[in-house]
Amino acid sequence: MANMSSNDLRRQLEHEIVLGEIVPGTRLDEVALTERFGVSRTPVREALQQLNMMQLVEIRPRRGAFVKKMSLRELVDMFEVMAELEGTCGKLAADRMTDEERDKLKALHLISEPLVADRDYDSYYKANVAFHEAIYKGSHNEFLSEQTKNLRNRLTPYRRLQLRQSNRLNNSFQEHADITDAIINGNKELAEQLLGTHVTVQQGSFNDFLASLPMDLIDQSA
Amino acid sequence: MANMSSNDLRRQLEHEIVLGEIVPGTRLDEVALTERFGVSRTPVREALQQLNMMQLVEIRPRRGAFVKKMSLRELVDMFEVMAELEGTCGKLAADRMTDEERDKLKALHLISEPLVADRDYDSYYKANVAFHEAIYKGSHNEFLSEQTKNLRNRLTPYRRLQLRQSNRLNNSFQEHADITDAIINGNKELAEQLLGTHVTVQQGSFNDFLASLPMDLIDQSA
DNA sequence: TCAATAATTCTTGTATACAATAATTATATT
DNA sequence: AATATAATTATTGTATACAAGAATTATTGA
Repeated sequence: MANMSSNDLRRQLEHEIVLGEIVPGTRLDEVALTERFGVSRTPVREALQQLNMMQLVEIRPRRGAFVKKMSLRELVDMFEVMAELEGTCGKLAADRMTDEERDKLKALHLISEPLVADRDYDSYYKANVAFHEAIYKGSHNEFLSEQTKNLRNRLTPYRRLQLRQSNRLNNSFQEHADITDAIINGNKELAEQLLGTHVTVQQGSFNDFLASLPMDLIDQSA
Repeated sequence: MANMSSNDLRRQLEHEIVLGEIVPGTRLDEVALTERFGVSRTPVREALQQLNMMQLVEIRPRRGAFVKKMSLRELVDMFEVMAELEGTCGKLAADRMTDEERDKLKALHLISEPLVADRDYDSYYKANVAFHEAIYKGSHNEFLSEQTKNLRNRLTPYRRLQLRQSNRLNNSFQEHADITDAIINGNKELAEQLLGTHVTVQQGSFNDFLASLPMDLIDQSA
């Protein structure tokens, strides 16, 4: 079946790690995975190597593969880069989006309006992802788009709880409204700035950000 | 020897690919690599999987592993992101560098002055890398620094010839002077802007950039 | 009973063996 | 002689076997 097993395995594990179904810190036992997926250790190990290169798992020699825990420092650094990349996507999208893409973005934004009213966190979460990915694509830079999506994925386990905070949902929606306007109007600088602060730590206090983090997922050693 | 063989292998191949010793498009034969490194196919394959995830090689199912050729489109996209990341590094470095780091940067810059006069391309190339990496580090964001370094590495095979163009060496040195000043003076915006254009395609004409590209390293199919 | 050490078991890392597909060469037909 | 097809070879993908080191359990001595 043409090397698909190791790739399929990787994709599946990637999915589960990103969605937090496999918690950071857990050990990925090779034989357990062979039994679960019904393959030999060879493709399992190849999948683990791939995840290792994606920085999703950490391979400690002779000890095994562990779902990577980020240190607080790493997280802050990654969020900072995320803010920059999102900002860049917004800047380019404001410049380059076709009229159809701008219409689509507006539509995607409006989808989430009732979800906010209903406090439907899960649906809002999905709509939020779609909204942001539309902006990535709108940059017309596939490499940037992929990089940004990747980084977003890696941060997902640490972000899921954030939206559930007090009135983060309302704020997020309002910010999306402003972002949408900026992009549609082709206001590069504003789109960049709004998206840069939208994702980031500075929005809301740093303490709120810390409070939202599930501390058991965090590498305390570093 | 604790899983080091596959990691060592990866590092060695990575090195050779980045430096252009293994040309984009060449097939990496598994048994040839086993003979060369004196190991079995298992660690060889694991190394290839890793390089695949790093986007340095492309694994075509049942056909083998090939050193990745970038399409022109991908290259342009990657250079655009590179410019943004460099700019961000510069912005943060101007803000966060310690006095020692600023002194060090100045010193690193001055090293290359005689190299320009001597037209010592290879030494200038190395000094240039050191200069830029000092800025990455100066951002005090290790994740950003690593990302930027990675991307720079991936673009290296397509950049080596650029410096050899007409008076690119002089221009580069002058740009470094301005960048150094901006960072030392803590001028965030200027540092960001200068570094953003320093790496990029817009600097010099796009035609010059195209002309500097070794077209046989480029994926013409995409 | 507890600590230290030895013996055992388990797990990873590497090599080899086998299966399936692609590439190549040989053969046959027009 | 040229092309199409069949046979052969080579190479990748997967499974298994073996070796070496870590973790665990058992044993011994105080």
